[in-house]
Formats: sequence, structure tokens, C-alpha cells
Amino acid sequence: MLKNPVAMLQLVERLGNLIRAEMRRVIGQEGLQPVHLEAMLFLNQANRFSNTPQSVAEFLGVTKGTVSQSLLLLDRRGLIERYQDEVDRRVVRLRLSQQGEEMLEEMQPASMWQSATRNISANRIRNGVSALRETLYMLQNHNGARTFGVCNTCIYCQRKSQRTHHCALFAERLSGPETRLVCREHVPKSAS
Amino acid sequence: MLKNPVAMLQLVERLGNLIRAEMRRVIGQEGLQPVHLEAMLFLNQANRFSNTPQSVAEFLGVTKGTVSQSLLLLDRRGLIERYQDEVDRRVVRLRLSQQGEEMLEEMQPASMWQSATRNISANRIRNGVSALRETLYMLQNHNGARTFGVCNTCIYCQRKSQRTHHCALFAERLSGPETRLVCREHVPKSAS
DNA sequence: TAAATTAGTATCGACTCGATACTAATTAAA
DNA sequence: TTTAATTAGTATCGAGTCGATACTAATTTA
Repeated sequence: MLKNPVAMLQLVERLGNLIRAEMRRVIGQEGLQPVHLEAMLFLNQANRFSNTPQSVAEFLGVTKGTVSQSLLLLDRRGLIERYQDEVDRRVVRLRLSQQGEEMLEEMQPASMWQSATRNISANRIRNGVSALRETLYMLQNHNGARTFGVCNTCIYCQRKSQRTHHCALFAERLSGPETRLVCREHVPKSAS
Repeated sequence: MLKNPVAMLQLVERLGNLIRAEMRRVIGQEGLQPVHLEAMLFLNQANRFSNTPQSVAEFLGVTKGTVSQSLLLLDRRGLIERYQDEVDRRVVRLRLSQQGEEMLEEMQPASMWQSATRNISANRIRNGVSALRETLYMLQNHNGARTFGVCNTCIYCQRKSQRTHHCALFAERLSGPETRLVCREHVPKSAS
């Protein structure tokens, strides 16, 4: 059965293009591009080890020079804030501004998707999600890209107690909410 | 269970972005952009009712002005050929050139994907494909976009004999190979 | 202390993209 | 049948992406 994987590729490609076109339509009214929304969505999910221009570039798969320009634009528009790292004064830290968070809230890119998947059985969606997730990991692994997963799927994450977790890579304590954020150093347990 | 659909959206989005980045990497060496490859892939699949700039624009979700420029570039590069329609002399017909077909052949965007999905059970992939396909139809239906499917899933397609099919919309005979091409007037049977 | 590396910015040229304005061919209306 | 409206496509403009290259400044390594 060699045909189905290709069918899946084409479907993902087509859906991705439609999502992108829809993004452009929605966010174009604010004078932004799809990549700006992608960057903001990433910053909304990134943990404190991953909120830098470099991380954004790796996540989006563009060069640091390109991402630098996009981030400068977002800064000019007042959608993100940038501050210097305390320890290493080369690195710039990024966070969404109040205004940026509000814009993201308004967008709700998921709502249209929710209604589109309403009539699909939960079981098929679950299967689809697991197939896609596995494909994603394999694909990222294959071309040496980072996985950008959350802590509870990461080999470095150690549970200390009911509430506190510990990252063995950064050797730092993690709060509960923090473990649900995305990290550039993430290594999936299955691929260990 | 409201979380899984959102997870699926994010996975499709991420996979779409990775595919796009990979496309850029591969095709960038030819001095082309992702959208050029998308257009060529479409023309490679489009039937004789759908091989026009207008169709390409609708498929890609961009304006006709934008697509016109991209097609002019592909023409300059000798990757596509354009000829006038016999009946309506406003419309331009498009086809891949020999060189364009060869380039598409070399690319093989599917190979990497094949290896990434190798270890996933056929059943889960089948489930994933069906969930994605249904989502795609719903999504296209929802915002009035065309579905761009093949004949054997279209309400206008009538089987005449073992070999010949008939399109009730264009009132024309269709050969077997033609029924496996993509059409801009496609209306899925399920949504009739 | 000097050299190499790293994080980020600046600039350039080719291209996308929507918006607008245009041409030419076709179709609808008077 | 002449005129008006519609349709398919192109041309041009400005803002922005994007990779490549060259740069600055901070940090590490030798």
C-alpha cells in the first residue's frame, strides 16, 4: 500500500495552503503577512528558553536575517516587546505585548476548523492526529530539524513531585504551566 | 473532546510549513519559489477544463493578477507553455513543457515523505487520510472554495461503459486517464 | 591576550501579493 | 444591432518576504 502516504502528503499540502490563504485573508486587513501570525503563534507558546529570534527562525525554517526583519516589523506595530537577556547581552528576548495577545485572541484561527471537523468521529480524528504526529517527528528527525515539543514528551523532563518538574538539560525547576510550553531543545522520548 | 481537532489543525499547519520550507530549499536552487512548484504540480494534474490562469489562481487562493506574474515567470523559464483557446480567444491555456515535466520528475517531493511514514500502520494512515479528506471538503464547502477533485468523486461524472465516461456538466466524453485528473468544476458526491 | 564563534542587524535584488487600472473578447440588454 | 456589462488576462505600484552577504558586538575558546 504505497498510495495512501502520497495521498496524505497531498492532503496536508492542500490543507496547509488553504489555511495559509485564509490566514492571509484574515490578517491582511491588519497589514500583516502569514509569517507574522506564525511568529506570534510561536511566541505565544514558547517557553523561556525559546523566546529568541534564533528560535523563531528555526521554528519557521527561515534564516535569522529574514526573521530579524519580520520581528522588527512586529515591534514597530507594537505587537511584540523585546528586551535584553540578563546573562548573555547578545541575545534578544521576545514576548507578545498586551496588544499582540489581544489580536491573537480575536483571530481564533481554530474556530473555522472546529466547525469543519464537527461531523468527523472522534476516533478517526484521534487516529489522524497520531499518524500526523508520528510523521511530523520522523520528518523533523530526518532532516535534523528541531521538534519543538512540550515538556511532558521530552526526555529531559523529570517529575519531582505533584506540582514541580525539573529539566535535566537546563538544570532548572519548571512550574506546571511551564511544562505545557514549547521548547527548542525538546527531544521526543520515542526517539531517544 | 474538543482538544483533538485543534491538535490536528496545529499538526497540519506545522507539517504544511515544513513542507513549504523544504520546497523552498529544494526549488530555490532553480531560482524558483514554493508557489511556482505549487502551480506546476497543479498544472500536472489539471484536466482540459481547468488548465487556465484563472483556475490556477483559484486553486492557489491568490488573485489573478498575482498568478499572472508567476505564470509569466514560469513561461520565461521555459517550464510551461501557453496557447490560445480555440473557441474563446480571451482565455489562455497552459501546459507543462517537456523541461517542466522533467523538473517535476526530478523533484519527487514525495520520497522524503514516504520514508517518514514508513513505520506507521497502514490502518492509521487510512484513518488519517479519511479524516483529512473530510475536513478538506468541509473547509472548502464552508468558505465557498472549489474542491478540485477528480471525476470519479464528482456528481457530474457518468459511467457509460467499461472504458468511457461522460461529464454531465460539460456534456463531453471523458477518456479513462482523463477521469483521474483534477477539475475546477468538481462537486463532491457526498456534498450534493 | 588573540582568535573563533555566536546572536543579531543592515542592505541588496528577485519575487509575492493585493489593489488598482487597464485591454480585448464575449455576452446580455435595449 | 448597437450598446452596456461581464469576463480573462496583463501592467504597474508599494509593502513585505526571503536568501545571501557583510557587518557589529558579546562571548568562548585557544
